Amino acid sequence: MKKEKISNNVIRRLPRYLRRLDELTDAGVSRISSTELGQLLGFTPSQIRQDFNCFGEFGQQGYGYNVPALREQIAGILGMDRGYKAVLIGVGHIGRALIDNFCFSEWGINLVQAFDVDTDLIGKEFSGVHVSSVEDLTAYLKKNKVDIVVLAVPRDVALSTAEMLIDNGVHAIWNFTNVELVEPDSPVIVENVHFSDSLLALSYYVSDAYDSKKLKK
Amino acid sequence: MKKEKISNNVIRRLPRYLRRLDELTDAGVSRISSTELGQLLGFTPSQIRQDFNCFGEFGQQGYGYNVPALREQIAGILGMDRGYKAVLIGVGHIGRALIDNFCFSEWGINLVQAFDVDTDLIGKEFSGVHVSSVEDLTAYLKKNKVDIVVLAVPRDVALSTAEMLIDNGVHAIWNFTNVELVEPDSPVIVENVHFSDSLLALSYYVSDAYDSKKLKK
DNA sequence: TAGATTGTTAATCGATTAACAATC
DNA sequence: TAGATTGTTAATCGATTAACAATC
Repeated sequence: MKKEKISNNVIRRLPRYLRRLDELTDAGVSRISSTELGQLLGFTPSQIRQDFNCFGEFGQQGYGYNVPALREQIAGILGMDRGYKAVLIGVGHIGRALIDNFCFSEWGINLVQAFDVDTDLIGKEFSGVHVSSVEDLTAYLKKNKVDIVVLAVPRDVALSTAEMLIDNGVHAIWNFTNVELVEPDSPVIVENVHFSDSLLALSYYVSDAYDSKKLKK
Repeated sequence: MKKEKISNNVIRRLPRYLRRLDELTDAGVSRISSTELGQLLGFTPSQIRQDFNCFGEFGQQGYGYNVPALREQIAGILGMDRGYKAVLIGVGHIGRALIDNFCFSEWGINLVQAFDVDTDLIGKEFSGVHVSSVEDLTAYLKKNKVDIVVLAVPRDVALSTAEMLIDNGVHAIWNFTNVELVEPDSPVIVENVHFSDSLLALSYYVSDAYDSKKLKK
């Protein structure tokens, strides 16, 4: 695997490749060219070949790419085969949605435990995931290696919870709180799922379409 | 407001400006320079001035930017003052999380109704949002102008539901299904909240940090 | 071998950063 | 007026696209 700095744009495209390749595998397609894959994704063939070449030579001249093999390469690049352990903090609606409806294992992640403050939830189990008290979290983090913390707590405790986590050695947070958790230059890896940012971008594109008369009324 | 094509990168930064400006307003800060705002966001002052200049002249030489005024300008660009109406389809965990915990009105969006197939849910009301039967959806869309449909149905009905929506004149979808709803060149505006893409990007960054010894073990 | 398609270098395009004149 | 900071043009940097030799 080559090792120059991979651009953020490339990284964000990798999961999209992966999903398409999964679909193609399911559909029984075993071989694809950069041109065909590009048509499916709306990318140019050049871009696809450049993207893959960041990591190695996955294709074969005159043939194209082997779909399952390429899929495994990308899964490996994304770390899906590393068995990362995740814990969830905050078993509200979003937390429950993630536990019950989001298949962590499909993406190579092992959701091993959940934590909440609500005594009605503590001790319960959802989809095989046990809920413990957040009071036990510090001790848990000392004993167990956790690669990713999924943060789904209410807004008003988001920052204090994040600080506590970082103080206890957490270095990667999947953030659903809609709150900025760290300073721009923090070494902690925070992946934000900011619903509001997404909705506002959509609102802009809708406005733009109305204004340019692409949409009526 | 100027009207060349605004780049996607700029649009994605606007909600981040907005959130910071809200924080600054709450903190009673009424004036800020591009340098100071840049430090808060991790952007260069040049980038900030360039971004704003896509839309007009919001600052004042020698002074900087008026925080509340700038905030209103950006809110306007994002369409927050247009009173867009949204309906939600799928009142599962994610749907409930959105209804109960996500404040649509804070972002200028009016969530007027929800739809589901579950007869236990139909007729109920959550946080002031009434749940109707999806069977009534087509009729509803005919009678009422809906700007945005929030799609939070299970994966296996995602595509068929989207097709039905588009057939009934829906032109903007906020997509929580983790499924690709339209072809690359579709005129329908789809804003994806793909949890898996986000998690896989995080997984990559974690892997990269481990490999480059920025994180141990 | 001929055809196809990659891997990779070169060209282009766009986005970010720097610089500075305008001006509050 | 002097100092500060914008708005905007110019320079740089990086990402995308095009081209083509390598090769299966």
